[in-house]
Amino acid sequence: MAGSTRDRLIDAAARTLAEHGMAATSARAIGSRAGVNPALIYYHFDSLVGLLVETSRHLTQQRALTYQQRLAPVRSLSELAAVARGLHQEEHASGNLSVLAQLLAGSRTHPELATALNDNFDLLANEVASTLERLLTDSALAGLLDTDQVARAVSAGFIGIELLDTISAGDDAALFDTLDTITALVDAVLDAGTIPTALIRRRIRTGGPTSPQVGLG
Amino acid sequence: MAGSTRDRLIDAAARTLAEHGMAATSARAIGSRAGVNPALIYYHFDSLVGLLVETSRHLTQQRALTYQQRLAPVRSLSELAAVARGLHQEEHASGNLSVLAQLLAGSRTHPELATALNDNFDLLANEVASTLERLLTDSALAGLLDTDQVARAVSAGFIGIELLDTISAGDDAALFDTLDTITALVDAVLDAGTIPTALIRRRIRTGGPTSPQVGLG
DNA sequence: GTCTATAACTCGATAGAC
DNA sequence: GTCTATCGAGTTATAGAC
Repeated sequence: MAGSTRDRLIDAAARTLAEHGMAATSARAIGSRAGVNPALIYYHFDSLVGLLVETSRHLTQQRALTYQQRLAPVRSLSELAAVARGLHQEEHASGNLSVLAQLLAGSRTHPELATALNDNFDLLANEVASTLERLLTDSALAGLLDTDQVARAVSAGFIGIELLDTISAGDDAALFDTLDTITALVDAVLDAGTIPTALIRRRIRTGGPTSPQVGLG
Repeated sequence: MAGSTRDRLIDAAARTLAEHGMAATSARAIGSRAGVNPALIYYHFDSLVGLLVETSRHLTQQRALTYQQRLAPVRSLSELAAVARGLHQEEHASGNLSVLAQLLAGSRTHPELATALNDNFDLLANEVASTLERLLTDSALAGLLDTDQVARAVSAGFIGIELLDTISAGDDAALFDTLDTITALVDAVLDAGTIPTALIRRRIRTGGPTSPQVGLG
């Protein structure tokens, strides 16, 4: 509750976005939740969208350091999956992930949000990408995977999961259990050193789906 | 342009959602785009949200058959990835994916949207899940992966990618190339029959990240 | 089924007092 | 830096003519 009016407005904006969504995040709703006159939004941030941009920036910078510290000690994909699961849980519980999802959706209506979100998102995704790059160096997968894109795909997954959680709440545990299984599998295969990388590279070069092949049976 | 007024409204709602987002999808905007009086929304659908619910239902049922037909001949994970990539491309280009993302975001503000979206989403996700189930039967991964959750994760990824595309448009090709690499890798490993499933099952039982182990180097 | 007109309300944003 | 008061435009939704 404490803090400057400016901080209270940012906090109220985030809470309103997370709980009631973009459409319900009006100047009046934010001011009411902050216990502050809505007109102060325009004094401190020029516009309502300006407040939302600052909200995104504030949350991102607040989290970037946490990401760095958590990812630094990671030494395997399984560990990375465990850390990612923990981070997701925090971002979900705190509402940060919902805020991001709502702002992303709103950026289609308010294009000035898009550029700000893009910078902020990269800040966090790059932490994941560099961690992946470090883990895969000297492994059989080195150079085979575009770590930036993997990080992007994982981040996209988190955002999508958050939105799906809106309509069918709760069973994210089963989903993350499955993701843990997958990463444990990849780890095990990497440890065993049995990846036929030459075969994979050949398939990738040919582009299309697998050549004449009998399937998985 | 043709079709009944009802159909024109549904089409106009979808287009407006995809291009301008939830916040800009007002009765006036939809009516204007449909070339129809906005009051007709309330005659045909009772409310604006009612129109959005019908829009979701219409798009989903229209696509369910396509999914079934495309997924039926799939015989490997690589093929599945290729089909998924094609379906994603269609849903993105047609705007269906953007519509889904916007409705999901809007369902936080309009809870009555959530239940409708939940049913519709399951319809498509179940197609993917049953395909996965079929592919993995008799493979080394049978029973190890929760195919419902994998389908859910992949669907979530698509939705997230769509939202990220709003703020940094365009480079989805690199992302899907990376996903193709991953599936090719999994296929190759499955074909080689070198998955140490016993090891994986043991790790999963213990729960935590990998036991004493030197990492990937 | 489709239209006009409008009620009742909320929106973002500003002017100006303090 | 914070407030009140308000403008002008937009919103959903309805009543009633045709």
